[in-house]
Formats: sequence, C-alpha cells, structure tokens
Amino acid sequence: MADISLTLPDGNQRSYPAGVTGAEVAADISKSLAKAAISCSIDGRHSDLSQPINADAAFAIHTIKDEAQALELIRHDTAHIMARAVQELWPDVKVTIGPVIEHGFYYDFDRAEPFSVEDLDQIEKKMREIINRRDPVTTEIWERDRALKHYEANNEPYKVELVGMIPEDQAIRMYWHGHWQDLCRGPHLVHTGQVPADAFKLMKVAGAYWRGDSARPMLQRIYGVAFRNKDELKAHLTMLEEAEKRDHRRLGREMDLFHMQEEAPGQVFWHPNGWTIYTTLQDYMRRRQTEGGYVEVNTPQVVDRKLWVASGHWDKYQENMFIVEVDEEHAREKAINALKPMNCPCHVQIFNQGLKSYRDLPLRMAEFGSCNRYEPSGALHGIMRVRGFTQDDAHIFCTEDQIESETRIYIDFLASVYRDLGFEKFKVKFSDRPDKRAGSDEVWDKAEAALKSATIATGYEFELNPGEGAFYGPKLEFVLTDAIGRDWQCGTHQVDFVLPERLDANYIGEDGAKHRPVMLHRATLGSFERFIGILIEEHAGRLPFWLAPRQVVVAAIVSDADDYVRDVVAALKARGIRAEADIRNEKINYKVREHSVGKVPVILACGMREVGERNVSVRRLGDKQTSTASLDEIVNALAIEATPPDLARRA
RNA sequence: GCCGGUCUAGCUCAGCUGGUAGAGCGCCUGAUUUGUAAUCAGGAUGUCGGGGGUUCGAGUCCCUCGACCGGCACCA
Repeated sequence: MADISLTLPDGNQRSYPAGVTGAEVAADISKSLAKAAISCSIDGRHSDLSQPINADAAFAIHTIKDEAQALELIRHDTAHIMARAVQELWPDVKVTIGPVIEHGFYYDFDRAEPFSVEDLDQIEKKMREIINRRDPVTTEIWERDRALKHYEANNEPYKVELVGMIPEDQAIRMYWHGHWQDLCRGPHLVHTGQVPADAFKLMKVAGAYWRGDSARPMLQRIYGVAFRNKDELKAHLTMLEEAEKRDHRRLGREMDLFHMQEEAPGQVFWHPNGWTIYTTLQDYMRRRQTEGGYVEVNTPQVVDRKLWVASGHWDKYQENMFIVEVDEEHAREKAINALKPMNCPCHVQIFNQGLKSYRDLPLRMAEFGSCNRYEPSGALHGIMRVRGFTQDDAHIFCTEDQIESETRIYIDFLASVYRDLGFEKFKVKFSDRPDKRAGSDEVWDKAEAALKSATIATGYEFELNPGEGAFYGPKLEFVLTDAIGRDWQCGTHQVDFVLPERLDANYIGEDGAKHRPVMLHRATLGSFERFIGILIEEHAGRLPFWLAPRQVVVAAIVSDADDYVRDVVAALKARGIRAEADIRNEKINYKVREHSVGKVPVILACGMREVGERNVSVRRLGDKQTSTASLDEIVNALAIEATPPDLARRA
C-alpha cells in the first residue's frame, strides 16, 4: 500500500502506510505519548485514534492537556457512560440522544418511572464502576438495514428513528464500550478509563420532549457536568454557588426592591427602592430618546377586539392575550376587549390621525408602553419573564430606503445606552425569513440586506438565526446574559411590512400619491422588568452610583452626633443625592454591616471627631479602608458621581 | 402548557415510622453611647400554600387546586 505523509504540529513530516491509525502514529512517536493520547486531529478535524488515515494530512495527537478536545471527549463519553449505567441499572429504559453542552452533557431517556435524586447517586456510582472497567471503545460502520434490524430486535424505537434520519450519504457508526452499544458519530476516547472518575457530577433531572416537539412524548433528561479533573469540577460548582448569590430574585428581596405574590403571578410589586431604579432608568431613557429624535406618546391599555382583529393579533396571538369582557349598559352583547400585549397597533392609530407627508418620515414614535401578555405558566421567571411589563418601545415609520440608515442610527443608539448601563458586550442575532411569511421575496431581500449591512457598518458581528424572523419581517435581537449564563433577549429591532398594510397607514409622497410606510419595531431595554433583572445580576446588586436606590447612608457613631448627621443628610439631599440618616442606637459595626449587605454604595460615618471638624469618614461598599473628607468636598464629589452618564456628557 | 421537585414565623431552615410546632437572623422592649461587616438581656412570632378526604387524632398519609423552582415547549 502507498505511503502517506503526516505533517506534525512542529512541522516535521513522517510517512506511514496508508490506513495507519492515530494510535499507531502515537505509539511510533513515543511510548508515553501513546499512553497519554486521547484523540487526534486530521487536517483540523477532531477524530478518534482508531480512525484509519488514508491520505496526506496535517496531524496532531491530543492529550488531556488540550482543553477543548479533552473536554469534548470527556463530556461526550461521560454521556454514553451515563446511558450505559442507566441501562445496566434498569434494562427496560430506552435510550435516545445525549449531546455535549456547555460545561457538560445530557442524555434523554424513556422510562415509565421518574428518576429521583437517589437514582442519580446510584447512577453516578455505577458510572464510576464502568469507568474503572476501562473497557476499550470500538466503532464499526454498518449498513443501514443491519443497524435498523439491530435496533428493532433490541426494542430501541428511538434509535430506529434516529438511524432513519441519518442522511443517505452519511455512514452509520456503531459504537461500543464493553457489551454496551450506541449509535454515535464520535469521536471517542480510547477506553472508558480515560474519563476522570472524580470530575463529573449529575446535576438535575428534567422533562424534555422527544426531538423538541411538544406533540411528541416527554422523555426524562439527566443533566451532568464533566471536567478534566476534580479541581475544575470544584471551581465550576463554586461558580454556581457564587452565581446563586447574584440571582435577582434573591437580591430583590435582600435589597427590598420588589416582591411578587400568588394573587398576581408574573407581575411585579415594586417597592420604593426598586421603583427608584425603575424611574431613574426611565428618566434616563426618556432623555436619550428625546435626544435621539423620538416623540413620546401614550396609548390605551384596554382596547376593543376590533383593533386586534384588524392588526391580526386576534388570529395569531389570542392565546397570549388577557381578554376583558364588559357588560356595557343596555348592550345586548358583552363588549370584548383585550389588554394590549403590544403597542404597535395603537401607534399606527396615532400615525393615522391626519395626513402624513414624506417630509414627516422617518417618524420615531416612542412609548413607555405597559403591556400584558398571558405567558405560559412554565415560562415565568422572576422579573425576567413576566405577564405584566413595560417596554421602552418605539416604532419608526419610514420608507424602504430609510431602513438601513435608521437601523444604523438605532444600533449606535442601543450600544451607547448599553455602555452607559455597564454592558460593554452583547450578542447580536439576526433572524431572517421564515418559511411562512408575508411579503414578496424582493422586499425580503431588500430588508435583510439593509439590516445586515447596517449591522456590519456599526462594527458588530451577528449570529445568524436562520428562519427565525417574524412572519412580517426580519429582525435583529440584542442579547444579554444573566448570572448563570442564560441568554435573555433585551433589545430588538424588527422590520414590518405587514402592519402598515393591515391598518392602512400611508403618507403622501413627493409624487403626490399615497404610499405605504415601513414600520421598524424597536426596543432597547426590552422591558424595564427584564432589564432591571439583568442589571441587578450583572452588577451583583452593586448598581452604578447614579442608579443605586439608596446612594448614601449617614451613620451616627454616638448619639451626640445625631444633629450633625441630619445636617449632612440635608446637604446631600439638597444636591439631589438619595441619602438617609441612620441614628439608631446601634454600634457602628452593626450599621456598616447592615448597609453593606443592603448594597449601599457609600456610608458616611460621623462621630464626635467629625462633628468637631465638620468632615465625614467615607466608606465605599466593598472597601476595607475608610477615608476622611470635608463635608463640602464629599457633597460635591458625590453630586458629580450621581449625575447620570448622559447628563455628565453634556456638562 | 408538559415533566420533576418544593411550599412550616418577615428571611433561612429543623420537625423520626401520624399524638394539636421549633432554631438562628430579623422584629418589639429594656440596658448599653458605641470608631467601620452582627453589644447584651427579655418578649411576641404561625389558619404548617388553599380546599377536601382517611383517622379517635394530620405539618406528617391520600385527592385536588394554586404558586414557586429547574428543565422542555413557547417567546409578535
């Protein structure tokens, strides 16, 4: 057989007979490498060591030190080992799929009995046994029919379905360790003993629909995490504990920001502290939008069904609307209204008042629009996914030609807002045309191209979400991440060709004829509720000074300083700073601790020394050290610090 | 909405196989005048998520409804 030439990462070339395996190459290089090898890359394609190599290639051996490859293999094989453990414990359980995910893996099972927490312990134990057996991993390529017959004979209906789904031109790879078999494209470790037995943990059980389809049976999914060693696992678990402390639901209680209760699921009771954040944020957004050329409007909450029928919501969105029936006096039929789930139809009503000229476009119409949506109960999550919320919504009425420039202007606007609020980074997702859509392909081409080029022009990279656009137009989504890594869409920017048509919006063009405007739906924070949730988690409750609900506490060390404390508070308040006095009969240690836990950014302590010298002892949240400042100094400094970023820029 | 779990004082939680509720923190009262992350002593906490059932007796067992938590599905 002809020789092939493999180029190693150090540039050296070695030649081997065609069909040589990665394992053989590793053994040829050195005995220790052969032992440490877990997989290889052939022309950059990650592959297992048993794979024959038939052509010249760039070649690299991987060991556990290669983090990306090692983690992929460990997580992948741990998933298989878990599935095997489950089937060894409960032979009647049907296996399905088990991919690698961030930090670990999951595997979906079909089992009549639910898995309990105790079961997880048992499975983990069995997994360690399997790892200790050090069974070699083998794979074979089978004929499709043989694989189908095999799974039919073994009563594995999900595998039968999976084999059927593999495209004709792809090989059916059968995979074993010990006597246990699975369908898998690989790559895999050399033997099960290469999985670290002390660096994985099964985390939780959850329901998951077979193939993600809610019409299909619900399977049981076991999630696990897996790492290269015990320390990495421990670090991950510590990170999760830390993240839990940043949870906005916990901080919301600890900082007395808001609460929620059974009588109003998915709706927020804002307490004074939380509402201060909300209104401060709203004031900021109002200034920014005014500066950005928006006009602000306000529209009704309860709107007759007629409008929702006309807008199309009654058809497409009814399940998510709160319907309000009213017995109007003398009426034969009850009037049927809905709480508005969106502001767009109402904004078109304002646009439609009087004639609009092309000179009025682009018309940027903003509303802090209070919306209600009947979200499925399982979707609710703290204040991040709620049924009652307020959007910083706006609709830009413009011409097709203006889509690109309006998009560009908007992305710059959004990025600047996010920066002011402490988010330097955010993801942009671009969703293009779905299968079911309104409007011609030419119009879609134009709109998609406009969104893309505008995004690129502003210097942001986007991820493509193919086919995820709304039926009425493509969209950009601006995504932020919460404390435990879950993504939340906050900002959105969507092109809409349909609503202006349905609600008969038009303007008089240069040619004197009527034309249809395009609508751009856009929201920056998304909803105040969600954004504040993200803000709390991002800052772990330590909000920037200008947003902090309680900015300064002035604490007396002895009660003889009480009068001076009141003076200090008055001086701060006179400059618009949110300050309060703490003249309770408690030790300064106690007060410092309590306000630190409450995330108050600045504590000014006053004892008799400060009274005498008319200064204060300044303690910043998180600092161990204190400093001393004169009263005038600190009031000025804090007044500057309390200035919202947009006003600070103007000053 | 679906699967699983949870629901006991304001908060965090204990309460064994059924015998009418506990701790710490917080709160209230008093003492203490305190120098930068919890001063001491005393006191009160409650329809054990709602409703129904089994039982002589239910926080504990069963049914049902609700909310919450974690996923899944959904997210114009």
